[in-house]
Amino acid sequence: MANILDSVKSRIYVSPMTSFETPGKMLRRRGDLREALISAGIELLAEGGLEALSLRRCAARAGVSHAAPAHHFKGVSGLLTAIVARGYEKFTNTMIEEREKTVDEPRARLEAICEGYLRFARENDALFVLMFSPQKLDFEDQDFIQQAEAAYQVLVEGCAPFRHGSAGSRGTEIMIWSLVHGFAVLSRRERKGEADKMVPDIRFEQILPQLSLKWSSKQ
Amino acid sequence: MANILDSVKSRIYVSPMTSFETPGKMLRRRGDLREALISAGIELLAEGGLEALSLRRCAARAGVSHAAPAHHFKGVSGLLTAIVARGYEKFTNTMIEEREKTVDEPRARLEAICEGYLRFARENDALFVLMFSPQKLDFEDQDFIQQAEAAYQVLVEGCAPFRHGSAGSRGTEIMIWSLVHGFAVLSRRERKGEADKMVPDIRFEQILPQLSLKWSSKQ
DNA sequence: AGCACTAACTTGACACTGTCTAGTTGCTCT
DNA sequence: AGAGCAACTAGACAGTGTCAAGTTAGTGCT
Repeated sequence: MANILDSVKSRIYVSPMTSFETPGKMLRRRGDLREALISAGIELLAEGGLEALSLRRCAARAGVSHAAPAHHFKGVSGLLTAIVARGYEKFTNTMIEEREKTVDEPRARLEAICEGYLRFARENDALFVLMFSPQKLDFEDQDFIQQAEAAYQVLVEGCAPFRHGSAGSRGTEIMIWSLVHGFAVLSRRERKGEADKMVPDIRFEQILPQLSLKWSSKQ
Repeated sequence: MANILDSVKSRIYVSPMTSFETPGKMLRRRGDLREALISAGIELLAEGGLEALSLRRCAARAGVSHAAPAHHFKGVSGLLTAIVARGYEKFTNTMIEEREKTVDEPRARLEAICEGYLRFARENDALFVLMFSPQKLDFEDQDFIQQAEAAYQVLVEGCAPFRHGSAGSRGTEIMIWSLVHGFAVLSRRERKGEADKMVPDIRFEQILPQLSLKWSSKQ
């Protein structure tokens, strides 16, 4: 663990003012550093997990001083929120990608979306955790709200052909989302050795409540 | 927010060496400070959320210096793990308490356990988040493992009369746990204004997959 | 009783975090 | 060409967890 973090912080900051590569263009174009900081954050997250992510480290990796991010984000929460928004974008794409790979049949599509959900959680562990972290995020951020809503919408569409109990398709959405999210969290916990073999080798399809999903006559 | 944290840290540390109250007994008995630190942590958590919880603040509230906790816990993670273990104990009790309030019928008992799960999450917000936080906890800790396992066992027992699909009661456990945990997380998110009215006023009973829960002939 | 031993605790230092302020640099517009 | 301004640097601050060294009080041994 220490090794990972050491290697993460090993890239030291060199002032761009003394840079030999681009002696003419000293300052970045607007929006450039913003993107660089987000990318740096996602990299750090993937390499060293949540512990490796900090404002100062993002700045160092992007090649700027520790106070530079303040000109592009409202504090750490601003940066983290931007990273998370980017995460939701990728999240949405993963679910859609998985859905498009399958046949055009409601049940198969919904299962594929869930598979996308779980694959994203598996492949982007730290990012996934951060995306559902209740702390340090700016939940008022418009970009965040939009991207999170878009991700949810994929699942909503996948649930639309189904109805569940008296709550209709609204209930189906919530049930499926709860189920798949809970399953993702629990699988993650076991995968990381944070819990003992609670989820053995059970696939999500076996967990889906098969009988309770009924075709809705409407739409 | 700042007000809350200010009031939290307002209780300043006074050296017990200069204490007037107990001039004779200067040092605590073994195990005494340990308990005091855990209690302080739970208090801080309840008062100011996760942000208010820190090793130094626990120490200050317990009336000792910032380095004192090191003699009772392996770093912050040790303290947090102890707090979380205490949380799981309370969690288990809440579920059992709710279960015992209802009639002796499998379906009602399982619903009651779930209600206990959700009530605990509602009433102990920050603690609940910490309990399922993937960071900063010592997952090797024996007490933690034991308490977490005990909590899970309550749900397992509640699911025992049921079987789900081909996975048997094992599948039921995982399904119910995923469902109720996911629902707790999503409800929390909405409650805290971290998401837009995704979970309207749907009760968990409406989410439970009613038809897929079948009586198992065995046991 | 006296004396060493040790666990519990304090004090101070360190590296790291995010944030704030003041100063500098370089692009742009007129 | 010069003013204005956004982007960035440098330094300081309070807060965090952790470590090393010193002190204090209770325990066991002779």
